[in-house]
Amino acid sequence: MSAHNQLAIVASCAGDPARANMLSMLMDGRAFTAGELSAAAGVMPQTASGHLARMVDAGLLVVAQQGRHRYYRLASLQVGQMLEGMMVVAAADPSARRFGPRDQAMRFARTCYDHLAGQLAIGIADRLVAAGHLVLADDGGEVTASGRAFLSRQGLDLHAQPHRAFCRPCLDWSERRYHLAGTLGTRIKESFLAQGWIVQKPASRTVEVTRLGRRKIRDIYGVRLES
Amino acid sequence: MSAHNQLAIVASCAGDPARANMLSMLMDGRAFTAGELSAAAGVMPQTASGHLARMVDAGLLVVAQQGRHRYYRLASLQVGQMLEGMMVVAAADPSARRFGPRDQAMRFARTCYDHLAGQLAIGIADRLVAAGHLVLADDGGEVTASGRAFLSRQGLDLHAQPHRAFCRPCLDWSERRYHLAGTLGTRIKESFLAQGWIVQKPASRTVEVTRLGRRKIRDIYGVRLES
DNA sequence: GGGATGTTTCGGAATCGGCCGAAGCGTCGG
DNA sequence: CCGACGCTTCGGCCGATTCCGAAACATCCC
Repeated sequence: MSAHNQLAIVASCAGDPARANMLSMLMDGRAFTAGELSAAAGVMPQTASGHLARMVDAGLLVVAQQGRHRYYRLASLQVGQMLEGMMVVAAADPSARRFGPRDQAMRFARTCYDHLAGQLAIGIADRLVAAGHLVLADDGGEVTASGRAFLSRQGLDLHAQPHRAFCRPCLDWSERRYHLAGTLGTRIKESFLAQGWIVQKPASRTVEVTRLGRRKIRDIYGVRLES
Repeated sequence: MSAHNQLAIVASCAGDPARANMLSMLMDGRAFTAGELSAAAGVMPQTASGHLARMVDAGLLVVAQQGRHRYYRLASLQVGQMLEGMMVVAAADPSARRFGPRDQAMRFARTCYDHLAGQLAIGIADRLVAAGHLVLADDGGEVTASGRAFLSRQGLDLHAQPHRAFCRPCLDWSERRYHLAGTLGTRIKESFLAQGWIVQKPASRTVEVTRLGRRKIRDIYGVRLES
């Protein structure tokens, strides 16, 4: 009944392979149907249903009914951040440094709750830091004056949201380096999507960079994307 | 074998009540012996031993032998941040807003890996902000000129550490508000400890404010501590 | 050396939790 | 109205995990 007990309840939700797979898929912030999540977890629908109910009960997920579909998504930004933190620790284990081909596309570019991650996001963060537009330390980040000027020239809305870090470093689990999160990270992702530089794959967190995106990201951010 | 699977392994470590209790205790960054952790978890030593071995294996804990004692502590700052994120989510569940008397002392004052948390830490952060010594925005924190003068008068070392934010807001899971983290947060905790204003309870994250500490914190920081 | 203490390993019992088959409920389309 | 579809609930099986008693190992103190 104490707070510690509640910690165990929350943690055990992510502590099962089927649920971990579902949570991984939901980490991009989108909502998925029970059927999609059941396929991603590799279990029968009735098994997935039980898992999903449990996660809703623990406060990790919320559900919205739409016709005969039920859409599940992460309950809050905090849940996404919790999962990010867990991915960082999980990927740090040297005994698990094996990545299959399925992971390769995800290592290249993916969404991380509400911002971009993978080599694409790290490239952008690196260039912004190198250009003096950004400072990313281990537990905090900051946009410089030149950074504000540069980013607003790209048409990005630089207004902070209440109760939300504007510029936050997020340790990339696949690359073990920092990329950009927080409100600014969200704005960049939204801007890339809106301009057609990237497209989200229908049932995965993987992101595909379009031909236009490749050119623009190279010209504006100086990031050269291979493969 | 994929990264998702590793997530489940890490998460399941915290997903057992006994292990969750141990991790909660270890969250203040100190090292504890297997015996202390077994008592905190409420299980027999031989049971705790198995749990601890499993967490070391998963990369959450590291162990150091000292004589006939074995001291366990969190393996990295990232593990602490992961647990902090899990506590935020766990405490957010409205169905678990019940706090027993044991939690009351922890809500009042405790350590959060390397800085102070709870009502004490929030009171100090509030007063520093109100006095214009500190700006704690959602996009990070900053110490003002008057703040630097004030804090150095208190004998605090204001030199920044490389790769570490100097002043960072940290969401308090028990109060749902920001307190002070980063290098400055660490310095304040160290200073309070060194001056005998607070003492760490031997086997818990709870911090006790001494009579001297109560007076000093009231006189210098203007925080009136009840209870 | 001998006894006490702290910690780990082993083995067996009980329990917990995941999984799927079968069945029930609501929604959509014709 | 009927069948198809998506999802959930129920019941039983089974493997995994937790727990502790007993015993072994290491270290400290006398």
